[in-house]
Amino acid sequence: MRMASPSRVGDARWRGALAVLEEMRREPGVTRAVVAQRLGLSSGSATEITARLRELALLSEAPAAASGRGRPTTVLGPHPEGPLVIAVDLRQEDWRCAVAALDGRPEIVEAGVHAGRGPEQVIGPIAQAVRRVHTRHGRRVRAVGVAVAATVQHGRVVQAATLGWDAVDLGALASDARLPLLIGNDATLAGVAEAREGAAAGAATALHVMIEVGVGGTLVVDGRPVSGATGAGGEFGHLPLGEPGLRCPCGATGCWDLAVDGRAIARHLGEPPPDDPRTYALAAIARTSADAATAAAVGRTAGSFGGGLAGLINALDPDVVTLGGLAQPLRAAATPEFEAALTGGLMRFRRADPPRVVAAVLGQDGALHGAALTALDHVLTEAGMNAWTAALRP
Amino acid sequence: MRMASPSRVGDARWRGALAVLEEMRREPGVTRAVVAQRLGLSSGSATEITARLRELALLSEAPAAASGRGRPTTVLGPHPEGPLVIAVDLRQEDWRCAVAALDGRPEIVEAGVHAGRGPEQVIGPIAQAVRRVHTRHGRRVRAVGVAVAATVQHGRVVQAATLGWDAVDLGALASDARLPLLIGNDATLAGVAEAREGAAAGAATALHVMIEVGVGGTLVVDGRPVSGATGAGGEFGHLPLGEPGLRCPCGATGCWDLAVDGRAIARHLGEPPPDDPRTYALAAIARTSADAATAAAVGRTAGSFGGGLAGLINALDPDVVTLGGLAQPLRAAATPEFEAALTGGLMRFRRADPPRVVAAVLGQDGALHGAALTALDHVLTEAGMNAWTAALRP
DNA sequence: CTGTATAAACTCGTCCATCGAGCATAAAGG
DNA sequence: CCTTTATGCTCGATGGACGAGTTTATACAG
Repeated sequence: MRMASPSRVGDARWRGALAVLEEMRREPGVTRAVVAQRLGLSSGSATEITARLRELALLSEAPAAASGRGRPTTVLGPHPEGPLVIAVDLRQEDWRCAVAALDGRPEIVEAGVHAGRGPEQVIGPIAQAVRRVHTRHGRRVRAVGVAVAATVQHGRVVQAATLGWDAVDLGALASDARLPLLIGNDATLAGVAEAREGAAAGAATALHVMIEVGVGGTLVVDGRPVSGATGAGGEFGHLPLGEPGLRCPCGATGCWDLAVDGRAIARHLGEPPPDDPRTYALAAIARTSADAATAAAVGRTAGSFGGGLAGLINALDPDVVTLGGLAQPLRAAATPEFEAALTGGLMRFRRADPPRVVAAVLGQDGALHGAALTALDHVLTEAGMNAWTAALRP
Repeated sequence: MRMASPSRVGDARWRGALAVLEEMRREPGVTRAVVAQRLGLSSGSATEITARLRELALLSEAPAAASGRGRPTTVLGPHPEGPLVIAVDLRQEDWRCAVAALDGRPEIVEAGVHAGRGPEQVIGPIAQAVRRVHTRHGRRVRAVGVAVAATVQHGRVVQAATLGWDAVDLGALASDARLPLLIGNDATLAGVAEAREGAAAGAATALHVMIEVGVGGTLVVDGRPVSGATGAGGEFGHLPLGEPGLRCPCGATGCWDLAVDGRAIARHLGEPPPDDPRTYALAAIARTSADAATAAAVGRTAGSFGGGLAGLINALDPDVVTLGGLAQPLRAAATPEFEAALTGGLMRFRRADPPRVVAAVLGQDGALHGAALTALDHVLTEAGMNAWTAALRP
């Protein structure tokens, strides 16, 4: 018998196997032959690794559709009895709970609406949903990933302005103490999902920027979010890129937040701050073609967005920028203003080859996907694999 | 015989050995026993690995000073015939060329002044210096790291405003085609050095901010700079955190650059832009105690710096911020204004536990250290080790 | 000065993921 | 039906790491 030891240099037991599983989840439906070729595995190693993974219920192989001569290969997929993760997306007005296998496609199994209620009344039902899913699948469930529209530090929610909550303990969502709970900001996790399997797939450095109420986002390098020391990185909305002196609810002044969302549009129109800036912004964007004053206000807001974004591009130098939430509608509603501000704000040497700025493609599901991905990251480690094999043979 | 193959999954030949070398260079003078304990190596593995590394001239062992009972261990150090890297620091007015062994301490061996000359006349002498060092040490030299006060994209200098140069090809510095050449921005490399062995040593996420003419810097995560897609990340000075509308030589407007260096101080004093903003700023800082108008101008500049820095902290969430170049003198000259702007610009939830903001400790040598570190990173890889063993046995 | 305690190095048999060469196999094409 | 081709499978070899047992170099106690 061998003791589990934390950071062995030489414990290469899972190296090849994890590489194969990573390939499988990065591209569900790859064939064994392609994976072996990409990883530089000999066919003997591929045979041994896949056999071991099948034995451990981590992988299933199905005959691949023949394409040309030669012995047909197999397509790799998650095992029907393999590990699962639970992904939860807790949004401003509702929540969703999904299950994902190792290929990382979350399948929504429960959902609910909670608009306006306090944390106790919201967390309870979600925890019950998680517990139901956990009970249904038993030990197959290995981790819970949670995306929440809130600021997260050290894995805890420290403030949730859009939800109207203060610091909240989401520990109850782990269903029982043994399930790892991975909590992340929704914009961060959506950025991770876009960078890995969305509009920025393949980019080594992707910047995701999302407007809802204020601006969130994240820089994603090699599939991992640059989340800083406490995990609260990506609060681009609280760079003072907005109107100097304007007081932000966050406590600072001049925040970019105030210059790019519905509050900015209302201010430019001389109206009071809207209760729901998101809905207000959508309504304003919808009537730009009919109303010149609104079009001007939206244009000015889009300009603030483009100018700040150019600064972020100067500072962070991404390959691709993905726009989530209202960012894409805002750009689309005032393309000339946005583009002028963006190009004008870029350093000259960047203008020849600026990064692509594209709409996010995962839409409302980005954060949920990201939660599943993060939970899977936790499972697909040496420690996670050891835990899984231990769970298989009790 | 074995072919070098690019990305073998299973080629774990160098895993343990590289881990030991990393420990040695992170903390020159560690003992073998401590390294083995940290890496979780059995004493047998430690014996085998160190023997192999000594045999390959990668490591030397010397008896450690005895401390208490028990068989004395050995201290690990670079081998006297082991691999070397050349580090070059090309600054605004002069350059330095250093040699470093695997412990990463650059020793300056040549230097020169070039103020005001064109690239051809500057690169030639540096290339000759590199060639002399290369000739002296022969195959022991494995790579050249270059820190340059310029914007670097894809390993090439694309603009060097402070040097008064346009895009320049530094390829000649590699001495001969077989030496890998690693070119980096000086502020970025200084940040790497501060994060690994300077004021931010030990921090997982460190932000380095350096004022000279404008602002440069880098975010360093786990010892690696977040340099973006093209390597030009860290241009924080071209976030529009400055005065809106003010035109920057970079082509954009409102750049932070213009609000924090000597140009800002001059502007606040109603003077024309100085030819040498660095010297101007130093002079102004020196006379703040005597001249109230200058003190006010410096204070306003320090406030712009503190406010922008707070935004960067909000967005990037570092553990530690290191201040390089004029940043520390500026802060010291107007601490109340700086601190007020910094604290006022932080999001409220960050104020309870803000990151430490400390002076860089490597001073003028930061970039040179960073260049050596980067070159060593290139050597201390599987490929670098294979090349070294190939060079040993011709 | 000698014996004991202690910590670390060394020895050696074992393990195991991977390699690589050769063989077996399942299609497509003639 | 036989050949071609790409792939999977088998099996001995390799080599880094492990771990238990042994040796060695020092400090300390008497």
